[in-house]
Amino acid sequence: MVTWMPRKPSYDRDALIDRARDVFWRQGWAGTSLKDLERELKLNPGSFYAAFGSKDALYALALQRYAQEGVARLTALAERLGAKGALQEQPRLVIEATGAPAKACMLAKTYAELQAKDHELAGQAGVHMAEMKACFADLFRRAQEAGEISPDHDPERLATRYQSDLLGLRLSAERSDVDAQAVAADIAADIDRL
Amino acid sequence: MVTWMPRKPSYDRDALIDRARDVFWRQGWAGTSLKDLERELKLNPGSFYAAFGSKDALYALALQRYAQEGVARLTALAERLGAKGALQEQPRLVIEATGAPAKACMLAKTYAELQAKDHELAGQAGVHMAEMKACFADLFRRAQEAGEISPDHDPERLATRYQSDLLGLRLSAERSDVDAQAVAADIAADIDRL
DNA sequence: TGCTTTCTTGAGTGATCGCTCAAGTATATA
DNA sequence: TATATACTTGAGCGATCACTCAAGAAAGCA
Repeated sequence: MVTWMPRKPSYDRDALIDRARDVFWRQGWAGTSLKDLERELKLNPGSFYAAFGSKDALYALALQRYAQEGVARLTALAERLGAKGALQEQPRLVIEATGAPAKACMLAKTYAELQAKDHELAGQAGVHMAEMKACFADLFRRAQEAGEISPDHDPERLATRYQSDLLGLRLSAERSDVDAQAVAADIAADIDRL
Repeated sequence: MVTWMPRKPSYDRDALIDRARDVFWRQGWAGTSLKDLERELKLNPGSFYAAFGSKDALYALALQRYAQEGVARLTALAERLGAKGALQEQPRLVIEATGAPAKACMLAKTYAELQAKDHELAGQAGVHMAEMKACFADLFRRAQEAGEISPDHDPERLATRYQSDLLGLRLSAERSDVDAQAVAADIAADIDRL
């Protein structure tokens, strides 16, 4: 049997997913049209559907990548600063993020936009947020084990509150009338009181 | 000069704005079609446009009403419980809100959805959020004057952090894997430490 | 009752939506 | 070079978008 390998795609699929994530992150699901994606990815409709199948499938890939990178960044931060240090640095980092297309969390935006319609992408965003919450809980647990914070609090509860605070912070950071750095500092300071 | 008063609208415009607010609050701007509104308000396209002019104009009215009622509810709460009591009760109230179509704040959802497109409605939502923040700051100021909390903190900064926390709480309350009541209790407990 | 005015109805507007597919182009193997 | 295979192109699909408007129904005043 002869194998034919006649032609490769001219695009870098991985880079396209990154760019799609940025567009979706900024503009949301309904706010991003196929025209937008074709222009941003420099792909004609035929190539787009050959590569990704549908707008929703690409959105799911973008969500997945967003979540993966979030976990990876947090893990790397904890390796550098320790558990408590990472939890305190994370608020500052997420609102700086000069390269990011938005301050608000893409998972939260997706969930807020699509949950009312029981869209599958909202469910996926919810799963990714739960994974993130588990990461936070793990860091609080490790901070307790390291003696960096008091062992008196439930790490799951701390993680829930912490994630909620981060979501609020990142949404607030989109506003021009809010001093997000002050909020981030206050969130970090709260961890010193544990 | 003779005045003709030949016919009144068969609908209650005020009630329609309330219902429109609920639909927009739940489904967002792009997520709500004219078909949705016609069905929900029981209005044909002609009547709809005679009454409100455009989808965006009705959305603006809905936002305005949402914000007005939010301020009114908070003001009434402060009259009943005092400034500090209102700030502590508000988190619990917003996530209970059994009649509401969603837990998340409509202003925040609107802002998050439309800010990237520089849509005018995002600007209006931002103004309403700023008004709300000013309400919170006023309550913190009054709580300080009443000796209910320490005068050492800047009420503007307290309000900014508090509003950010509320936004996060209300977003978190949409999730099934989050104990929003615990988060609300923690936010209220934070005020006792001031 | 008849007239004037407004409200209601719903078919229909052009534009845009996500998406398809037949035709053309490019590339690695024989 | 010839051929088989995959990728690229872009016109165009039916559906839906926000919205319009001409025609008919309803209500107050004479």
